[in-house]
Amino acid sequence: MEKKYDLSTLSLAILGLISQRPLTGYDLRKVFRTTPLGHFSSSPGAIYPALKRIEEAGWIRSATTGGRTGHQRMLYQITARGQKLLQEHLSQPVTQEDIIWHMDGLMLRFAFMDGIVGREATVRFLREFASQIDAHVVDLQRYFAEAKSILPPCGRLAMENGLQNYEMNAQWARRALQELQR
Amino acid sequence: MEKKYDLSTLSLAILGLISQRPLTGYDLRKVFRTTPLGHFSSSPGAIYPALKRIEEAGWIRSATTGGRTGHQRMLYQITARGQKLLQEHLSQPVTQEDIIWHMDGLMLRFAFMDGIVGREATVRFLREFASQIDAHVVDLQRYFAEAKSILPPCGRLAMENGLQNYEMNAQWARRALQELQR
DNA sequence: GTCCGCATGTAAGGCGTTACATGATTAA
DNA sequence: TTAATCATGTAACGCCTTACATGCGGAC
Repeated sequence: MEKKYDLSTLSLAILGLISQRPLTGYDLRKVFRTTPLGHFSSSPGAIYPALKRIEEAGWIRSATTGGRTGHQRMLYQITARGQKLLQEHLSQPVTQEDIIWHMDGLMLRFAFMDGIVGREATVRFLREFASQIDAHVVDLQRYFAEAKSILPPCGRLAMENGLQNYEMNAQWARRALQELQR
Repeated sequence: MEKKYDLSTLSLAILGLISQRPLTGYDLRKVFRTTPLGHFSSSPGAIYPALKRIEEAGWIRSATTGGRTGHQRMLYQITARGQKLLQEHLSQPVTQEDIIWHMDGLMLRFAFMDGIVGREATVRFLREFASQIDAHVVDLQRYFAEAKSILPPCGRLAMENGLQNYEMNAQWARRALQELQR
């Protein structure tokens, strides 16, 4: 009787990490504190409830690694269903909405693709990623062309920053594509 | 008797827009729907409660622009206290934590600086922004140098993306600086 | 034997999300 | 007159934040 969750960004990060190797909640906190994945909370009030939810959903399984004294340590590992969900989630097509609202989620998806989805899915992702950005950049430039003259200096520069960010990401995807295909 | 809020990103966006000219909630929704500021919700369930909170905090004031039939339209304008708060908020120094966790908030701060803070504050912001990024990039590169060999391909590429993003932002800030000082 | 790091959790609060609800005005 | 758009709001829900609480283990 699992409920239907859609993965929050944090849950995806947790599930992706656990899919690489079994981890405890504390391990996860360490990762989030000490690596550039650190866009995430690392706070117990976020990690432990998330772990509980993911377990209730049936995507991970906990095994109490009690030192023989009974010191509780919950070691989580991914289940078959979790593996399947992860695979499906990472194989989703890249939409325009993803580009606009969930760029971080997209990068996270990509970061976990090794060993979960095949090379074709990875390549497809990068292609879609780049072309969806291109499409959005066209929209932005159209808007920008009109607004440029009436925007104040800082407003204009901030807009340029956004545009350049997108362009950089598209370039990155194309370079990544070349590297992967070598 | 205003409560103490710290501006959420959405509230900052709202306050910044209203500071430029009086707006209704619906106007705000339109802006968020139709401009690249659209990283924000535009949903009534976000805008209207936020407006209420900001008004309760004493930073904006509403005037009912009833068409003579009494059709309710709340037109909000910024108060003196709101103006002061905005000025102070935009003048805050740029911290390392801002760079890591609140990049979007930083860009938003910058986007609204025209007419609110002077040129010196704007220039200071950009300088701090660039140098805090530089500092963080050094950290990331140190981490990256160690991790590169053990990271799987996609993980490595995702990290590179993060790094390039930061580097691009620092470059942007330096270009912006030059433009502003001309 | 005391302090610090390991390790897990709970409680209150804030705020954004989706979905729903309501009514006025304008254009076809 | 019917539909679309203007315009404002509420309710349920999810999830993150901050702060607090608890206990084991090892090092000195």
